[in-house]
Amino acid sequence: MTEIAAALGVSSATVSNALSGKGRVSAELTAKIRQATVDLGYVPSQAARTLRTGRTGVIGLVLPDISNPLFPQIAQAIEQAAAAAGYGVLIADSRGEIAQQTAAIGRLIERGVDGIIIVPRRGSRVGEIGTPVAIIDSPSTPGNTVSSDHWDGGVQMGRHLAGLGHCKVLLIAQSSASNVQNDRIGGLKAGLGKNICHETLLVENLEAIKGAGCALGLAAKVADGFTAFAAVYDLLALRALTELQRDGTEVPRQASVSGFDDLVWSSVVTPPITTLRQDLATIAERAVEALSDAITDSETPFGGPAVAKQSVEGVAMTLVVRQSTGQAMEPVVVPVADTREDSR
Amino acid sequence: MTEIAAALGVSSATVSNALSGKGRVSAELTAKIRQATVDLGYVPSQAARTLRTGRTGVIGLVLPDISNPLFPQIAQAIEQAAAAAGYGVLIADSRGEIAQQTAAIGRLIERGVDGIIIVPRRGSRVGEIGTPVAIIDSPSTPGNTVSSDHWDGGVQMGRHLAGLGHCKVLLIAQSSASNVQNDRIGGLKAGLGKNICHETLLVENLEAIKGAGCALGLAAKVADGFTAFAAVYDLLALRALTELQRDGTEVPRQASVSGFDDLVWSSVVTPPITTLRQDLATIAERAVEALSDAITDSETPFGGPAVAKQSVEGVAMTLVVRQSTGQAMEPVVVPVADTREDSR
DNA sequence: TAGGTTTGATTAAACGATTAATCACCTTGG
DNA sequence: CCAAGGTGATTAATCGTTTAATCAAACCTA
Repeated sequence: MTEIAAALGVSSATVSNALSGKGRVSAELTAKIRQATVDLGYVPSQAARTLRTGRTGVIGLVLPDISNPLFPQIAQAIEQAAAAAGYGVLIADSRGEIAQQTAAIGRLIERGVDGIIIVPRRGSRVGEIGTPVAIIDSPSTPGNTVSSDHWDGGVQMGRHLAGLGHCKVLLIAQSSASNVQNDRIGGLKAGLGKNICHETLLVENLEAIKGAGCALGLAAKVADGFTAFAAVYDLLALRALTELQRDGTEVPRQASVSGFDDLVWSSVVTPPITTLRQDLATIAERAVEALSDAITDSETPFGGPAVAKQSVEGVAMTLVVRQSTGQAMEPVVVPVADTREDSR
Repeated sequence: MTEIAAALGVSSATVSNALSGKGRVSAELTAKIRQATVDLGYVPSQAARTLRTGRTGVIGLVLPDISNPLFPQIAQAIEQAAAAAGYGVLIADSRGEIAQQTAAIGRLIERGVDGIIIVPRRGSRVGEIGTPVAIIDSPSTPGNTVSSDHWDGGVQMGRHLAGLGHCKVLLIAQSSASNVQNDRIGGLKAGLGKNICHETLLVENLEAIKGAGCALGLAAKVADGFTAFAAVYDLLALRALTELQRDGTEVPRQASVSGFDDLVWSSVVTPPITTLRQDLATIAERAVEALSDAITDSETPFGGPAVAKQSVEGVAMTLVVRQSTGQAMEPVVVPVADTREDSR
């Protein structure tokens, strides 16, 4: 910057003013400075700016449950939104452990991030950390900043399955400690309505007994009359789909399978999985915006390290209908003396 | 730091020296300073340090092909290795497009990263960018810093399948422009040996004709005598597995399926997929180490913006045998007049 | 004891931007 | 013709750390 100033015979303060548009600089001089900027290939020193202003222009992204296959999409969306808002994104992984999560946050703070976006590990709460924070979890989580409307997503899927004529539906979840999963399950039940019989399978419980990666025993459920299997996320849907197929159940003719999140593979398996897609771009935008506001607030005297304010409503999810769900099989007609029940 | 100096009645330079261990400071004073450090909750200002030293302690991570489901694992591994080496990790996404890749790298440089780790999009080359760079691709890529020994992985899988008695194997790849995929295919062929019949299916070509997500037509291949399907990464393996199962082929009794990378879902589908796991922790460690060296070198006069030096050999992959591969089916014996061909 | 070396600490100048305070000059109204 | 106000630019301090240069005192050696 000093170089530019010297080259044009002005002071460095003028250059700074011209580029930031803050002080009073004539239009022509501003233009000349702009030109010199590109001619000399000027790149502002973030470090100096940070030292002076106290802001790094970097936000941290904490994803405790990094094995979450949704990670790429979230990271991508956040990075885009942050870049658009002029922020860089520093990642922090905590390998799932709560203690490491704290350590990861500590590393971010030492690096001087202006704020942090956290996608909490299921069931964990985020304590006060002295830095602006935005949380992406579920609308029912206290302190949640923004998230998908998981409940409504469940409702959509419930209605979809109901509309296909399914009367006995198995809801498959992993853990009862997850707000997101609970929301989805709740929505599913609401969407199915009270005339449809449903049952919930908690894989967590099953695995506690039969070991991780055990069979879900879905063939038995099919024999028991279940015609639809609504999983709470695509990984479980995939598990259900492959188990059903291996055991000779035709999907979707004999059983429908659905998931949540529209992960990469959901569209390439056979049959492709009907699922709900999150609008992560919007979520990321809102999270970054809310965090940005919180950062600004926290700088006003007595604003304090604010937590980003909550969005009132969740971001809508969109139903993606593929071939893993279909019309419910005609229930096996128990031969009763009723001739009006024709073949079909 | 000034505060600490004032509190102890020494100069700030002494504090700096004591903490960095560089100058000459008496042991007792150093101890007192250390104590004051924790008492006052001193956190060094990265910004000031950066301004003075020109190093940010942050490296950039560029993953152009972010849809790559291996992303979480790579990001996690790099973050861990970087944190251990005292670096932070700034991510940059480029939505696949080459132009955006350049833009993303530009953003990183503006933020002042000390170096960049790139996992290149298949088939793309990384140009000179004036900053130390480490590349993770495949041993056969020029300029590659470190990567798995994909070829050897292929060999391992090839031998595994050969050992199970498979005589007609379909190799499934996505693109012929990927060095990684080519290495794996080459290794597979070598591992199978020349007595085993194999054929390569390029999904890219198939989709150019039949559209993305089309059926691979594996049932026909099974009818044609193929008993094993070796995909070049797990997503393709999953696609193959589900297609086979949907069409009523029993895996692994009638056909074996294998993949690469051991992605999250590979172990939970039914049957779980036999695959090769990359040692990403080691790769990340070496990449960070090499990059760190390159950063140091680039600071010596005339060291220039060095590219991290290459590791001589790739990092070994480990074969994870699960239930998707099994003994080859006895080929249907064509009834010829040869009685010595006994039943078995 | 003078001269040289070692030890422990200080001084002061950077690094590159931002910004409040100041200044010189010009315009304009009374 | 002078005071008031506006405009365009400069001055200089500041952010917190590192580090080369310097310095004073103590220690050693001949």
